[in-house]
Amino acid sequence: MHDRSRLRNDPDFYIKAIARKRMAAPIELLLQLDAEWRAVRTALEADQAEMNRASRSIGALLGQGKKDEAETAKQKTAELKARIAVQEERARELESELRSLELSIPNVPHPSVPDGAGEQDNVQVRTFGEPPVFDFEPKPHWEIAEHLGIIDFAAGSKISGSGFIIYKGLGARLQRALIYFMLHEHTEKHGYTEIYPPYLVNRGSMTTTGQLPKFEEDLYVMERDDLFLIPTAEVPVTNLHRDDILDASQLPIRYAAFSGCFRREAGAAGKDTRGLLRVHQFDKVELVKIVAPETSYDEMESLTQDAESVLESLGLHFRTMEMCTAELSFSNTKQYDLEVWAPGVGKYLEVSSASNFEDFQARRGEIRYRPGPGEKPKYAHTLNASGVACPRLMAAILETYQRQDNSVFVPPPLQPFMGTDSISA
RNA sequence: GGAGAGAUGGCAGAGUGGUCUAAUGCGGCGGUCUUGAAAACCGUUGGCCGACCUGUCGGCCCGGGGGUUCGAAUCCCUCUCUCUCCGCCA
Repeated sequence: MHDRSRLRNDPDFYIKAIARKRMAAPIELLLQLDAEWRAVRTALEADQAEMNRASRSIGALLGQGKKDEAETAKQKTAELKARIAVQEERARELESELRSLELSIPNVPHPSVPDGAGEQDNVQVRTFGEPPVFDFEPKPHWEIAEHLGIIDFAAGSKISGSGFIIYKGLGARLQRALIYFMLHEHTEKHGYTEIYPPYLVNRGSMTTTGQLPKFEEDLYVMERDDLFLIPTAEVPVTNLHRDDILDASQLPIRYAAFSGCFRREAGAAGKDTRGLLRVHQFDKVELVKIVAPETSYDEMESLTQDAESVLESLGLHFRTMEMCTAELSFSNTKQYDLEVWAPGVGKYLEVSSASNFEDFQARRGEIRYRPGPGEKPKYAHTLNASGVACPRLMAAILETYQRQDNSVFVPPPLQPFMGTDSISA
């Protein structure tokens, strides 16, 4: 959501900036309704002021026992009352239309974001390590995992449907090790506070972070209760401070949260159907920051590095890509994706997406802070990054550390949790 | 799931139809006193929106929404949440 008065004063800025994202927004319509709304408000408030005066004087007359005069005064308010009712009704209609229009307008890209029309225009900002070299043909992770008996794809489909995974034995343990390792890195080394959030959230929470109202078809919905399964811990964690006015001394707030994540992946049918590349339920450690505006782009860099450090510690080759304008999401202004190399499938896999939302989510959720004593509250900036998503990370580990004899080396940071340095059949 | 009670400012807590423009206390902030601090005393104390003569005026906010009334924190309806008891349950 954007600042209404900035939209009024400089609509062209928003129209052009949103066009850079290859999106469109009904800004003229919004401004037209806004102008009508303000006119109605002004007239309404004048009438309300008059009604307040009239009521007070009726009270005074009754206090003096002047019943007849009070009755006469009451009659006179009828017309005013009717006019107020009509204006209130119109104002309510306009407010609800304005609200839904505002919620449907995307955030604007930061000026530093490279212009582009698609994936091919993303910019590589750095890489870590080198693709591993094999003296045999590296296998995709689903072959490795099935051979080792650590993932049962068929059972997942039987129990729930395609895109649901059963991890078994050392596979399940590897999953647990990754979660433990990542949480440990972020809480002990990077100063994040651990949060364990609910998996079901209400409509208001989904609206704050931007999944609603536009992307309901991507979510699993519990209709009876009007609750939604979270697609990422970003949703409950960002909403921790919904409707709060934080003290400046509390900022920056840094949270690390493990959760399951649930995505319908509507519209992605047929894409990346094999193995762990695209699943309906997955585990992830998510990093969320709530910060003062002047620090948010610095915080975004350190946030991205905190996510990168997970991949570095595991010795995986990856690249950090800056998304071009067309590849940004609805809610963010700037985005880095971390793509880890998976030699078996021969592709870079997106395991993390770091975003700055500036005050876009904060406005939707009324997340504010007071810059100093006696100062007016301001909207905070919110950011998040995966730190990182488990299934594709596991795919990259299995494929990177596979050996010709079908065993898989366990990278050193995971060995204490795994109790072994090798997974073999 | 059943029965009951409740939701008021940063916190505690009064207010049951008309100077409520929300008492009082605590806390916070400023000041007086003091070498300094404490105590005492004095003052002060939120959010949102609109209008324009940009400093003032006006409107809204007592859990959310709707209603009754000239007038609602107060009465009615409804939703949400909290607490107590009962039932069920990992």
